[in-house]
Amino acid sequence: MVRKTKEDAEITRQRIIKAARELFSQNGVSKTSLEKIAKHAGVTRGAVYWHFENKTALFHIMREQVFLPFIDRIDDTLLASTSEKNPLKRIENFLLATIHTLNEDQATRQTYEVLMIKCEYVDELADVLQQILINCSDIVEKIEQVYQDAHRQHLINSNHSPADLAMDTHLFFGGLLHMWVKDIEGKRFRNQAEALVKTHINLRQR
Amino acid sequence: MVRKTKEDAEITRQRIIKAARELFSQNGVSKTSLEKIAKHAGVTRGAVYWHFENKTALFHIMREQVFLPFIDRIDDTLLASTSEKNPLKRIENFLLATIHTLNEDQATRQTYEVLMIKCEYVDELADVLQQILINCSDIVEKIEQVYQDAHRQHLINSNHSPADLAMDTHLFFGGLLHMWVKDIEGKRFRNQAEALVKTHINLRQR
DNA sequence: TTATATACAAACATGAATGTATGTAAATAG
DNA sequence: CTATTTACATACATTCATGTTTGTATATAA
Repeated sequence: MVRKTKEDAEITRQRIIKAARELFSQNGVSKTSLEKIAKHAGVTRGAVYWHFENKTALFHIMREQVFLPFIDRIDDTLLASTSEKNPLKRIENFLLATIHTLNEDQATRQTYEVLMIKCEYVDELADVLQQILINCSDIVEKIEQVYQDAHRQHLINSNHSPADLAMDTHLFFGGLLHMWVKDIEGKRFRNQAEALVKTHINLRQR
Repeated sequence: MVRKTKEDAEITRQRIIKAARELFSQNGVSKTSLEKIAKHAGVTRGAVYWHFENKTALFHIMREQVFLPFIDRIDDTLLASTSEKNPLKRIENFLLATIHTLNEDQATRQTYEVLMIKCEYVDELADVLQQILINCSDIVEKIEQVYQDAHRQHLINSNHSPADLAMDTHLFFGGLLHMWVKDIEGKRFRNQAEALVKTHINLRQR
């Protein structure tokens, strides 16, 4: 009926994304129709198809809205030695910050849920797996650098290579995040996630 | 057309399960219709509905076919000290055996793929998550026992509690399995999974 | 040997979901 | 001030999946 201004259009666009994220995390991607998304956002499917090619496009955008900022923040927490001198502490803080974001930011939490237990990586989404693998490799490399730093400062317990330590930490944290997401009631992992992180880092400490 | 004997019926039943598993792992649960499953198994939907209530039932049975035997085998590898005296080695062997099964047994591999990246845990499948959490807790407990044993034998590097070590190992392995499954081309994780396990265990060794 | 239950196939009915095409009023460009 | 986009809503066509019902030949039990 009423033609919107550019700013209004952007608002509806964001509302559609939000609606998609919420319904994805409630009912899963497959069982969420564009009709439902449209209704939840207070528009019709026409609006959805105007702003987005299809459901897959919405999925990708939802993912990017959380992961692009995340990638940007990595270097600050992990590599910037200005904030925290102790490299092991920097890794710990990085992991804790991620948990903290999950706890505080609903959009991030919902997106992680969708990505980990409420979508199927087939067909158009299959190549997201490759993306994930590449992202992980990047993170492992950065963690490795920090462990390298810790090694030089003789802060590390064992004589294992920084690469091994980094991969072990990454796998640990990946596992933790998966359990965190699955633990919807929060009584098994969500409440003790921080402690688990600290223990993990502590295992490396001299 | 031809009424089958009890044995024949069981064969078609198993063929339907196999067809479901294969199509689930190829195209995901949501995009696999009972029609496709029936055709892939060489029957009609009538047969599928005769043997199973619906797609969800098929999913649960597929899961059980892999997990019930798995749970049964845990105690043998992990707790039976007859085979391997060194507790740390027993944990290592347990993890390696799981990887080995994934490498060798197609049904297990397909089922893990479906469970981890090709289904959505919502509605009827939501409570599978609780099942998974409980299973994990059981496994962690058993690993803890073995670490306790290792601790008594002074085989362990750090002064951390067996419970902490067990949880850390479990999260590490959960993360590893997830990456293993996602690494379809096999060049990032699948080929070095065993080495990662050995490194992880090695980190605990005195 | 006959009645009944079994193991399906085939047909029916219904309900979504998707993509596209069309309509339209108002914003914006020139 | 007018032409053209823009930002949607509405309507249409098609496909597909599900669940149920009915039909039927044969194993099996009595």
